[in-house]
Amino acid sequence: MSESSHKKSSTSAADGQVPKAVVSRLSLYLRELQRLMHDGQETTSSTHLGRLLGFTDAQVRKDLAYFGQFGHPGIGYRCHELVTAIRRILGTDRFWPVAVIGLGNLGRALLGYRGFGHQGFRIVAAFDVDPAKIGQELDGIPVYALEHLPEVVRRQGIKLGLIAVPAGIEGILNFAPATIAVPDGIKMVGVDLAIELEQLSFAVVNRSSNA
Amino acid sequence: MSESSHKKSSTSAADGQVPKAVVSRLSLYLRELQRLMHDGQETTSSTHLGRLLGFTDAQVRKDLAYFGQFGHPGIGYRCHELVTAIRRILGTDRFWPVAVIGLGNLGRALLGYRGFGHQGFRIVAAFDVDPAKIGQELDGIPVYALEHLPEVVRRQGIKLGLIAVPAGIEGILNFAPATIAVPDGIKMVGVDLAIELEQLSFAVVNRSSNA
DNA sequence: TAGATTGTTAATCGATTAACAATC
DNA sequence: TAGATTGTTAATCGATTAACAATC
Repeated sequence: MSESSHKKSSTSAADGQVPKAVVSRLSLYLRELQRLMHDGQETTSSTHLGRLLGFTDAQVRKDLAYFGQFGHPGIGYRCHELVTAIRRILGTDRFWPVAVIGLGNLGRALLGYRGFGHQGFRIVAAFDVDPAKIGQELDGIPVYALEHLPEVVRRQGIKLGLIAVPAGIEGILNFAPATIAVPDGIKMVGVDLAIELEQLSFAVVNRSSNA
Repeated sequence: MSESSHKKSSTSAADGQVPKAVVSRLSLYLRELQRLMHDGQETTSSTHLGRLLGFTDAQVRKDLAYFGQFGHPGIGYRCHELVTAIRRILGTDRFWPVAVIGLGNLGRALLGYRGFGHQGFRIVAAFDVDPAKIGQELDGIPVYALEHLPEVVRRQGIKLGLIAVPAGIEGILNFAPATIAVPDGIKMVGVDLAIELEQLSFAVVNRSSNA
């Protein structure tokens, strides 16, 4: 709804309203494509990608169609091309500086995790109220006094935060571990922090639409 | 489809196929009801409950109707009654002994969290390969050698596990923090460990249906 | 009784899938 | 060219909502 010169691929904001479910599948496509690339695969198809994730080929194509045209009839999708496109859509084509607030067990555990750095997120600052921690570096990440949060956040352009303070009415601050492997006969429910952050990144980038 | 004497409330397995979305809303109803009870509320209605969670009254009633009849026309739902019913449905009317596998930062953080004990889960055993940890107690929880896992799991009747080993192709083992509070103008994506465990508990209890 | 609220059936809405012309 | 595969429109399926008789 506002295309002009450059073809019809509006890799941007998704001009309508994109269902949440579609956005979360985007993260799954991205993972799978990265895995395929890692295995040396140059191209894939909606059928292949769908089969890997348990979706129909039609759904894969439909999902992607919300954002533009990324495929090549008769050929399929070039992995690298599609990865680039999806990262742009999710907003992870840039690096997101992330702040961790609270350095209990939970917060420290998060600092230790660099894994999701591969997906475009980097923890650049941590905040706590404990004077013993303030001014230190933990896992190479500077710890600031909580009251400096606004200032540091502004200065470093931080847009995403991981609140790791054990608080809340229920007294629960919750963490859900997940494995990618599928152990046999065992029910598994899990969450992938990078996926959550991607959803968040998308939501922030498209803030107008989702209020 | 196998009712006999005791009325029509089949608080059990959900005789058909219950949509995943319904089960996850059940967890939300439960939280809200517990909060209401905590505030001294004796009863509530589908309209009230729905409004608190942003659902329609019809949806609340429909969701509950999957499992039986818990309301009282003209009156609404008695909080305590409905809490009991939902816990039974989710399988958290009993205590679930839980094992944590892997005692890195992540695993240790999980041991520290007793919050979800209120929801019917208790971490009773931890496993690691580090000889320095094996045989110790961390946060009151005994640490066993990984190779004793099958034995301990059997002996203690453990059915749920939190795999907190930093592994997997992506090198990511993922944790997602969540707060219950809704900070202003900020996008938030989060997960509640107790909710995840409830979903898992439901899945295990109704294993036949969800394969 | 009148007012409130349930459980449930029918109507609506949205998301998934099937089918196919267009393209490489 | 023949085979493969896209993007997209139409058909199907499922989930949400509206409406209402039954009940307290």
